[in-house]
Amino acid sequence: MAVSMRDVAARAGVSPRTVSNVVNDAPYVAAGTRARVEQAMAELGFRPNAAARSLRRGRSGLVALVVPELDSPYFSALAARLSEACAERGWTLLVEQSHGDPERERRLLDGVRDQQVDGVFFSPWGLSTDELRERRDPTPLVLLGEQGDVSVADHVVIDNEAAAFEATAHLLSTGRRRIAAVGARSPVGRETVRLRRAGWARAHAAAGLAPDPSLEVPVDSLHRAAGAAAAARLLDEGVQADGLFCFTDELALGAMHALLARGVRVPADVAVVGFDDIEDGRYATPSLTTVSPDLPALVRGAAACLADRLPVERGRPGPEDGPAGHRAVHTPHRLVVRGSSGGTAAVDGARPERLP
Amino acid sequence: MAVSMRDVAARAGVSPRTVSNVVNDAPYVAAGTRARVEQAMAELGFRPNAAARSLRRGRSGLVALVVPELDSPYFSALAARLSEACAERGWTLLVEQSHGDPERERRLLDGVRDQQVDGVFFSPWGLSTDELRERRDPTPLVLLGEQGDVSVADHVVIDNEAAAFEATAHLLSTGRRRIAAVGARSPVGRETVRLRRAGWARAHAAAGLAPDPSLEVPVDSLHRAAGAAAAARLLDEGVQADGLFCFTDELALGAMHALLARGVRVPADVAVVGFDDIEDGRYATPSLTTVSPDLPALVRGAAACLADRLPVERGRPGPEDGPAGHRAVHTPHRLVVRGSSGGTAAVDGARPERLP
DNA sequence: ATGAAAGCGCTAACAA
DNA sequence: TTGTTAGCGCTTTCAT
Repeated sequence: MAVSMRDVAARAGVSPRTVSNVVNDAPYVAAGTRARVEQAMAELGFRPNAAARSLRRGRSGLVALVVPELDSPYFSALAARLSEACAERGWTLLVEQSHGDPERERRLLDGVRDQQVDGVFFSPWGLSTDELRERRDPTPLVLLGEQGDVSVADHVVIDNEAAAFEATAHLLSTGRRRIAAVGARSPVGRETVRLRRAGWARAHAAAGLAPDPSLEVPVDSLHRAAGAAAAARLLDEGVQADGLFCFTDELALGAMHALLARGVRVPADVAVVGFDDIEDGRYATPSLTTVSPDLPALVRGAAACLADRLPVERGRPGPEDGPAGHRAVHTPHRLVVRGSSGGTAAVDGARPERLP
Repeated sequence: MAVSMRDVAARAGVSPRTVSNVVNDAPYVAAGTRARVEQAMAELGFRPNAAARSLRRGRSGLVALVVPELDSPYFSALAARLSEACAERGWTLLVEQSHGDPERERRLLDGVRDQQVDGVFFSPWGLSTDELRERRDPTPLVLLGEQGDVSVADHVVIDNEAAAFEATAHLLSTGRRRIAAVGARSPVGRETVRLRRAGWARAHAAAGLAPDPSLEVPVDSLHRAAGAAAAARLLDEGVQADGLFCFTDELALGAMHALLARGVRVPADVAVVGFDDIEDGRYATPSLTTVSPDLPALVRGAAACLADRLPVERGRPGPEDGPAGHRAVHTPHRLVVRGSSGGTAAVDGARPERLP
């Protein structure tokens, strides 16, 4: 077995209690004692056993992130930022992929690593709000990106409906009149898709227009391949469209690729708008107009929510001390107009592309 | 406190020992007993405490992945696949970002979450082979992507030098004669960059050419922005180049964006080749020629290495039972020729783009 | 096939 | 300021 506190204590001629005090730098340790203990630790190569500590404290310092997928530029950007935020707070991040599968989401929702995890960030794609409500696991939960409902859990969201409205309104304002909603039907991302479709529809209504039902384009996934397939299908079926509002940037990039490959000019013939502001969109040619969620704010909000639910470090008011009701944090978004919808083709540098 | 095995035992009228047997489905439990215990567990909502189990077993089921960054298409694809591989083996994956910072890499190298982690997958960017060798932490380690040295640790690699040779030779074979090495100097990715530069140089030598030193293009990072800046600089400085071998796809996509924005035609004026085969490259216009590492094989190899170092599930020969020396697994790569170097512009579908 | 009991390494009440 | 001690919840040896 590895060196334990007892070994260190023996070597330094103190009790385990004192070693513990040194390790957790408690205020009242005599300088000389501390020095001796630290030397003993160094000599023996002591590493505190995290499992024992977790067991004793009832808290592991582990936090989980559940996302549909870890590849996919949006979720990987989210994971990267969240990982940093957790590191700053001394939490270790553990990652699980749900693939938007309701069954897998359900399983992860009540019990990632059983009680080994102090809190969970969850980005649902398969479960409805009602299904989320049925969760039994008492581990603090923060929902990411979903409109949600305050009765379910803390959540940090952008206003998907409003953002979709703006994106569509932008296309309408450039004179487009047949704007397809690419992703309006999808096997994954239920709530998100529902809200973005609603925004698309409302923008039409606000302009006194009623979009052709054939412009609600179904997709198999929210990835590039699905976007390419959708665009190809539109062309093959002869559906007239002068604008595409794609529910993710990945769909948009796939669609744009298919259009360009068939000789359709973007934005001259068809304008394209995406959603998420992933980095590829900035460097695509033409560069992609998109809805940019404020990811730093989202991550900050999420971490703050969780921090409030966690027991305080020293002087523990217990895990029951968080805000009484659930909290809803709304984060801003903005429409970034680039070349694919007729704007400038330059790279937009207003927000840092990667972590600072 | 949560329900413990003792509570379950009391309710089922058995001893904790029996509950443990049921939970770990040991062979010798009478059907009736098992049923009673399972009912008691269900009624009480029992969840085994992972911290206690880890402490007792001396094994947590936790495995760490250390990568430079989690956004970045290559590493997020790696993380996604590794996450699946771990899930299949019953391991939980925990992720840390090093940003290629040597200090941070060193710290993570000896001790992610102290003894709470059973093994570490490590993708070094800042540390040299020699520095890796100095590690003290006994936790099993698997290096990813580095050429490495068998004396350091198990590692799973592709032949970076050979791949770079092929990429460059491909450009030479299309008649290009001034091929810039974008990324030949970089503050991160030491070993990788060194090897890719060597392959680029050797391809020239093999063709009886000596590349102009001004074609070794330095970068600040391996991201798109750096690629765009590098390409812009080449144009500004009037360095003649008819081909770019970019050390990552991200660099290549950034460079291509900058070239196209300045009216330089790809591949007519300048051919571009990248490295990594990230998904964006397939959907770029023109689509990107690149070196495609066999990621599934790499991940499979890495997981297998670690599995061999871990104590066996039942009947524990202890952690000291792995292969005596360190293992080096070599994984294949192939050059995928697409539009950016004059090949076809179609999407290459030979390998699944995402997880199956 | 099951029970009794020890102990993994640490923290925190209680004492001194 | 430091020592003593109990115990977190589980697995496992020994006993039956």
